[in-house]
Amino acid sequence: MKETGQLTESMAYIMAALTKPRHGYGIMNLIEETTKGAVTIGPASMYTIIKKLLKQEWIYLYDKSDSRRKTYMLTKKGKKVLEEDIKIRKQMIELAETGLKEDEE
Amino acid sequence: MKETGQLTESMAYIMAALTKPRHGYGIMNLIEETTKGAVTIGPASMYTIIKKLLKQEWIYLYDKSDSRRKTYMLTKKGKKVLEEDIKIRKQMIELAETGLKEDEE
DNA sequence: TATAATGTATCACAAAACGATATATCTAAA
DNA sequence: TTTAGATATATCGTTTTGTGATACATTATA
Repeated sequence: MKETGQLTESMAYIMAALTKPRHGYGIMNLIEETTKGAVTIGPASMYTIIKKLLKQEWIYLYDKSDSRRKTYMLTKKGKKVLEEDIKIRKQMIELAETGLKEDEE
Repeated sequence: MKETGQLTESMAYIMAALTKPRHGYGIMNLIEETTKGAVTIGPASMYTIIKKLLKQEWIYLYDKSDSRRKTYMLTKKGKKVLEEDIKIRKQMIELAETGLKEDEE
């Protein structure tokens, strides 16, 4: 699938989590919790994607003072990209729900 | 990313379109239109994924009477899978929107 | 002081998506 | 009436993305 906005699904999940400062491990847990275990992103995906998001300047290193935890957060640019992406995702959901609802009648 | 529901993003888009009977080419156009060109699924992805969805019995061949067009539609099983998937996607959107909104304040 | 949980990181492989291309049919108009 | 563009399905080979396995260091707890 090609999205002019460029966000893959995993990227979108991670960026959704990074509307607040969080660290990799925390994001993994957050996603698992909020989806009740339906979606999991393992460490390999997590840190690979964080690297990509940093390169794109959609997130930045928010705090590294902790010896273990590196917290990240969305940049302004990243916020815009995420907002655009969500618009598209909502359209898709609307398409599905309209079809599913009409079917019940 | 691992989803117990198994739906990739492209699968979800195509299944969303197949809440009504449609054929491959039509789905491609529909997705492009509903996302105003932000998302495009080309023929390679389209027919590869249709094959997979048939194999999973999430869609079925609805009508092949037309010499050119093969129309497909969601099976009951497919409908359930899509519904579950949408629930998860909504949670993700909520997570993002909550974070983005709080930030504006 | 072990051992479980927390936390980051990478490598090698598998899965998914896609560009390019092929082929056929239908439609409109030159 | 033929030809060019739009419609429609299909696959091959490659690229991109995601992940299982693994490693390793730190912190908490039992």
